[in-house]
Amino acid sequence: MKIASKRTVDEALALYLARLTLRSPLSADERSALLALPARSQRVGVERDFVQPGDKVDHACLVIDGLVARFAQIRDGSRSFVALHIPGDMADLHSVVLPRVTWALHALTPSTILRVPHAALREISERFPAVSAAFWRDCVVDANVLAQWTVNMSRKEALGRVAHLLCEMAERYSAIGVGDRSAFPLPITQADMSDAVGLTPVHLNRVLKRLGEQGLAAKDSATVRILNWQLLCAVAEFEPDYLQLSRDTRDQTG
Amino acid sequence: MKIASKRTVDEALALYLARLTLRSPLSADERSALLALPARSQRVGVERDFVQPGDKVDHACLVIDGLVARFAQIRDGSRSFVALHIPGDMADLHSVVLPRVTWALHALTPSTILRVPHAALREISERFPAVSAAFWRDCVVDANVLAQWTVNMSRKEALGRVAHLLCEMAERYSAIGVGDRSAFPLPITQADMSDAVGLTPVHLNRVLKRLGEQGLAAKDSATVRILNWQLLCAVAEFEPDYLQLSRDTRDQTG
DNA sequence: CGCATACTTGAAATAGTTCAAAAGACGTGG
DNA sequence: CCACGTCTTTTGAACTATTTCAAGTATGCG
Repeated sequence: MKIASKRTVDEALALYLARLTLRSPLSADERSALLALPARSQRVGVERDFVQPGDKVDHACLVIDGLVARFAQIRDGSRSFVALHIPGDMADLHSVVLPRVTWALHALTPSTILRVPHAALREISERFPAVSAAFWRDCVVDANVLAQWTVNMSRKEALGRVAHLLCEMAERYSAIGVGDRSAFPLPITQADMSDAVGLTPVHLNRVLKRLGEQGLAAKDSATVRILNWQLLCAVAEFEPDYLQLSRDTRDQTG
Repeated sequence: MKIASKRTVDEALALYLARLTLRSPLSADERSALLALPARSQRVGVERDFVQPGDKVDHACLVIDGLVARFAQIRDGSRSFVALHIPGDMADLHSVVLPRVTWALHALTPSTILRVPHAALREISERFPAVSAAFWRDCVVDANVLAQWTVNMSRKEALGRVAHLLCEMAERYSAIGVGDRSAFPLPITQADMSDAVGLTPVHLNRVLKRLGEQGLAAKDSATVRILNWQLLCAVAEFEPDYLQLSRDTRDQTG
């Protein structure tokens, strides 16, 4: 594990603070306490599981760079992704209140993560109830996404499922200022992507082809281009409210 | 809305306190503050949606009696359940930090719920960080269940999915002292149950028949009898850790 | 007893899987 | 900068799980 320069850590924490304040108003004190969190950054090689099911972890992983999947494994060896994490996401904030984890974290590309000790996160949440609420709220949004994935898996056919994932990632990348609704990075192989939508790689390939043919979206190895946002959303039945990214849907407090 | 007798409310809050302390140790002060929460109980008729998507709610719903589903609706009218709530579950504790909800709460049987004002829940979490952490932790366990459902939907065939739901409900009912691993109540129609496993009612019917024929489990209108727990768990690939119900899996704090 | 709701069964249709193999991309070392 | 091996994407064809449609039987309630 390499100790990151102070500057890198500062930038990463600022990124995370931006994420939190998008959904939760925080005072100057609270903000500076968050920026003062102890943390060390770590590079993770591609295809590496850096948290394993059954581990008892003592830190949370903030994704700074790259693409990370949270997944569970089935007996037959097949995997099911339950979340995709992009820079700015605290991939396992849950572990602060439930340190024994039941899933794995896996780097889909070479990634940089910032390890933030649970002790510090617990200390800051006890000191500042608003920070505690902000953490809790972000976990709830993560669960919203999960609920949406469950809906997609259970009641949508392949085309809609894939379209929905593209819409979701477009919005999430857009919210961190990377790409927009016409193009965004998604450095993921079709094999990995198939684990995120619950399809076989073969079928996902055919579905992606169909999305292209119908003028909806096109994906190459690292990028998604959206050809018709309106239509793609319609096919996906995408309703972005659940992501809690836009100002108009955010009224949390009574 | 009928005002419940003080006694009913007290019992309901005691039920909820038992649930919370199963996962989170709380001091005497914290416990008595929880028992003193203001609340009013309400009867909900069968098939009634008592929270609608888009609602901005100002209270959380504790299920006291009955069976409640949280679900999202697809354009074509089909529904997808994202949670099943039994007595003792705070069905929408999430709404405390995200009052604008994106799903519905639906009574599958005539149910009794206890409405607990957000204001009181926020006040108690600010006063007692441990209570805040307990709420947060319970939301995370709810998300664990959701993640498991996503895995079931995406990578398990029908028999395993249904078997898994039966295992999960057996454990959860057992944890509140209702039924055990050989029999427990599940007053749900096959049509409703099919929305919980992402199958058509017709196919669910055939799968249930097969579970009976293979000597795994049998369901009638109100009850599930488990014929072979070991085998059912094997078919389901059921690993109960994610439910955080048994003492040995609970080590939350660093 | 009769009506409505829930469950059961059958047969045809289809979305998605599986297996197998070919074609394309990509980095590495010569 | 080309050749080679590896990994990823693409395509085909047979197969299977699940859906759909449609009709029948049980069940429970007033």
